[in-house]
Amino acid sequence: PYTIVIPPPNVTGALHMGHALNNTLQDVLIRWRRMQGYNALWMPGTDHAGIATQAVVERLILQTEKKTRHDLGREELVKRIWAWKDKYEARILGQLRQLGASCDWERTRFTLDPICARAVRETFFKMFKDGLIFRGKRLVNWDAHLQTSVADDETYTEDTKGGFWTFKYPVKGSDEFIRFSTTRPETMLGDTAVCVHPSDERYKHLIGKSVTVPLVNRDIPIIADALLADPTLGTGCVKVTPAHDPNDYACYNRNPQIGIINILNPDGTINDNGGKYKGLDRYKAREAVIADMEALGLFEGHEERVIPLKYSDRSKTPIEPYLSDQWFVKMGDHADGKPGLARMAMDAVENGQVRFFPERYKNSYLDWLAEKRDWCISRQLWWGHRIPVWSKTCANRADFDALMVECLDGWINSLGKIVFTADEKTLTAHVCFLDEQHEYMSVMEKQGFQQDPDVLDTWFSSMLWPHSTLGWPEKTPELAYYYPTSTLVTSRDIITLWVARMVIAGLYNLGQVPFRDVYIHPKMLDGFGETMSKMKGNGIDPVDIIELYGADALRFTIAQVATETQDSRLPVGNVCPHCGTLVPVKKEHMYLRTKKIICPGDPNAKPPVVCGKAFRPGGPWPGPDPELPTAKQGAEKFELGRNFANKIWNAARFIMMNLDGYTPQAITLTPSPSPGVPGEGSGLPTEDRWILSRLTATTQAVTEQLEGYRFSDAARTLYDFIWSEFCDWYVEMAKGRLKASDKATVQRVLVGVLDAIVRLIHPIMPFVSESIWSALNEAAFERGLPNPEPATESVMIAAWPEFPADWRDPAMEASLARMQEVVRSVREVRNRYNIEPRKPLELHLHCECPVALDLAQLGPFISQLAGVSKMEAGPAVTKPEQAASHVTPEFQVYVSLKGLIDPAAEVKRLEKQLGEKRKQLQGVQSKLENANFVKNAPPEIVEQQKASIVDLQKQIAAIEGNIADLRTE
RNA sequence: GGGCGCUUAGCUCAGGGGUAGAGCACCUGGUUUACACCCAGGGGGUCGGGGGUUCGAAACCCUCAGCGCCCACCA
Repeated sequence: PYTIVIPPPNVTGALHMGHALNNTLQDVLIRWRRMQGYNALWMPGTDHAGIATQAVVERLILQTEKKTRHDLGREELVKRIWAWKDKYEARILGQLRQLGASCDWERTRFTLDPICARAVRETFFKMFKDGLIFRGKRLVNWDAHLQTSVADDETYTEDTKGGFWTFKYPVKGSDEFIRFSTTRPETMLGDTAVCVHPSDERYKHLIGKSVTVPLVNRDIPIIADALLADPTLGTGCVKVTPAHDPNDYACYNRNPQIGIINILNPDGTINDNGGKYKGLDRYKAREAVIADMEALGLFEGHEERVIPLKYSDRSKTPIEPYLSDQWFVKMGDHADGKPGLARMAMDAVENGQVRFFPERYKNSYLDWLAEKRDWCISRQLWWGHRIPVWSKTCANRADFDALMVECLDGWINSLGKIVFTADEKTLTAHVCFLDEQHEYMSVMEKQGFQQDPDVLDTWFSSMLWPHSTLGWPEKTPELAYYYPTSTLVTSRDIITLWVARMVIAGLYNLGQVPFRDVYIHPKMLDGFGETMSKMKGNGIDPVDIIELYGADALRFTIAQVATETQDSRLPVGNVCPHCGTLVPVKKEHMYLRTKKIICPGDPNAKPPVVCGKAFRPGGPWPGPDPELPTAKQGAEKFELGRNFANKIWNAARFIMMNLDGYTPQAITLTPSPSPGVPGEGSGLPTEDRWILSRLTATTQAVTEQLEGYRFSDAARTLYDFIWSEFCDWYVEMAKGRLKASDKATVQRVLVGVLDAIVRLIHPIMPFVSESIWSALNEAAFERGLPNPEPATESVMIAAWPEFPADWRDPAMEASLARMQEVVRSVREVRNRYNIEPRKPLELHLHCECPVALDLAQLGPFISQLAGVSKMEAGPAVTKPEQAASHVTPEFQVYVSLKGLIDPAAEVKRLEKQLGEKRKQLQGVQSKLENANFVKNAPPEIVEQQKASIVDLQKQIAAIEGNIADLRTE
């Protein structure tokens, strides 16, 4: 088995470029492994994304109907969100198909569907039973707008203009005051202490005394706490508001005697504890508090300050640290020292059961888990898995004791799959069911129990994804076969939120890690290095790209930019709907600041494009504009992929046009016994053995690169082989042979190599490869290297290529390289002197190297590709009159240019070249004169330098000879 | 403040102790059937600055600067 579970996209909206990247790479892996013969499963699905989805739908309802969720009620809102989910899930799955994702579609799951719900319930129950889930009063990030707690990761910090006020409290039983500063004066209402550093001489005498908070007329102690108070900051004295500040809360835990007072209502107004400020919004209360303190003469000063303020990512409103009752999962180790959830997950990575690619990302994973912070899992939302706990709070101790007896001795013990906890402090009983059976409910309700109104954090269901989708807790055959999964492909920002928690859940529920490899891919940024987002208008819709350039182009370009170290910048442009010109997006266009762009046309196009028409740039517009057509957003970079797909298609077309009389036959070649000598029994000419050698090398490289998740390298290897070797050289050489007597052989090799290319490119470019494959099935049904076989119906199920290692043939590769040198030399000369391509040239070759150019085999190709009429080769340097030389190491190419050039100009050019060569020679010579170099450098490097002296001297002699000849002329 | 990454051609990026690479853009020439989304050729770089290790550094080490991301903190 080879298994990947998709990181389920949120049903909040359409797929973006990040999804395209993420899913393309997964599809490459799945298609490749499938071809390798693995039983490959790619599990698709979507995520209900609690807060995000509910917020989107609530916003929509508010906009269109002017109603809040409270107007609709829980049931109706959830119904509306389901409708939204159905719409966007279909859209997302459709987009994945457009992208070419080869998921097992019939297995599609949703994190809120019954199968996943069952797993959530089972896990929650198990954790509840094991004492890993507990009720706690904790400071949470409170979003007063959405009236929910949000996780740390759902907040962001932004520098905001704020104030910094200094006040003083009168010390009781003394005429002293103690001064302190705050950015949130309203929290004074909840102060329960004033804190100084224990060694701060200014305040030492005050420790143990108390001060009066005048606004609420409450006496609070002056305490010493070295962790909270920093004598070097501000006045050195801090007010302590445990219920509304994380540090103060920590201080309270160290000094519980000071007490804790919550002053806020869930909607952000002041509650009963705020005395006369009750009911005021927190910001109104702030002003009132400042004014009152000033009236009391306790105001000391104010300055404007830019302060980092925490915001809710969902509502974009400031977070209030807020004390509330929440459910938590315990992450730390057990009381008896046994490893807890976090420790288990750390071990799995430290001992290599789970490996990160690139490896450095395991640091973020381990660092985060090492903190072992308890995980707040309750969310004050309606969209999600409802917390399966029923609670009852008793009015007094007697009732509570009675309930305990009743529950423990009575009905509750008779119901098997129930866990029961009692909270002595709050006189509350909590009951958790495993099965949601109706009879339990009515019993519970009769007893006055009520289900918790909250839902679980989205990640609670996401963490089960690798096994819940396979049917856990049922012992399904799929689960047994496909779990643990093979590779998780995801982005680095959810290593902690998701990856770590999946490892935890996998180990906890099944005792096995959820995946072996975690591949972390780079991010796509816009042309300014900023993350793409719909709101900024700098993002690209993958569907636009598919329509403009094609899905294969999108996929190839994605693979090509998926490097190990770097995020990838993608300069974005608007494609003018009138003329197709790509107009670059500028920074000032972002955030919908520009509603209309006049197309400047493209003066560099051939022929130049004049446009001047207006359009609306692409972006998150609410609807179409009746006045202006909206541009699609594109990026030049995708042309690379599009051009490559076309190149492959055209090469395939050419080959298939020339398959008349094709007959399949096995290709055999025995390796050459020594360089330059053909292998015994091998009827294949040099160029065929060369391309097969290159194909073998390419196949080996691509396989290794995919094994190491080096997608960019794999894409590059394929691009270079297909374009620069197969198309530029082999196909060109084949053209003559297709008309000659060895047509049958060249057809077989062409078809065989094309067949391999189509297989190799298929994981990255499924569409063009499938098209060529089926066309090839018409033209050459039996094919393949080395032994032709009837082709599979689809390339998707064809075997991944693998060729004998001894097909690698360095001798053939060297010979071809030499031939290419000659051809390039002649072409260069032609271009330099502007000699028309069909004008035949005379060629004189001088070669001293042991691996000679196999002229008998490759000579005709030199003539064909370089337009050479007469060729001489030999050890003696011929010095033709009026010849330009092209000199490569060990090899010199002379082209007879009699009557074709201006001797004076040529002398000038050659003299310049001569100067450069002499300088080079000098450099090498001085290097060799350096005793340290000769002593310390590896011998082969010294030899290389010596050889290059000989070579340079030869070149210089040749150039000098040429100059002399030209002068005589 | 802690951690990670990046800085190489006009742009986007590979590479990596021994003569600097690709695609796009640019320049020159080319359209007698695979491909102008093309072919052939060319110009263009003190590899962010400064130190060090080395016979030799773009690469390894230190340091500085700039950019980006993650985590923590800021009465």
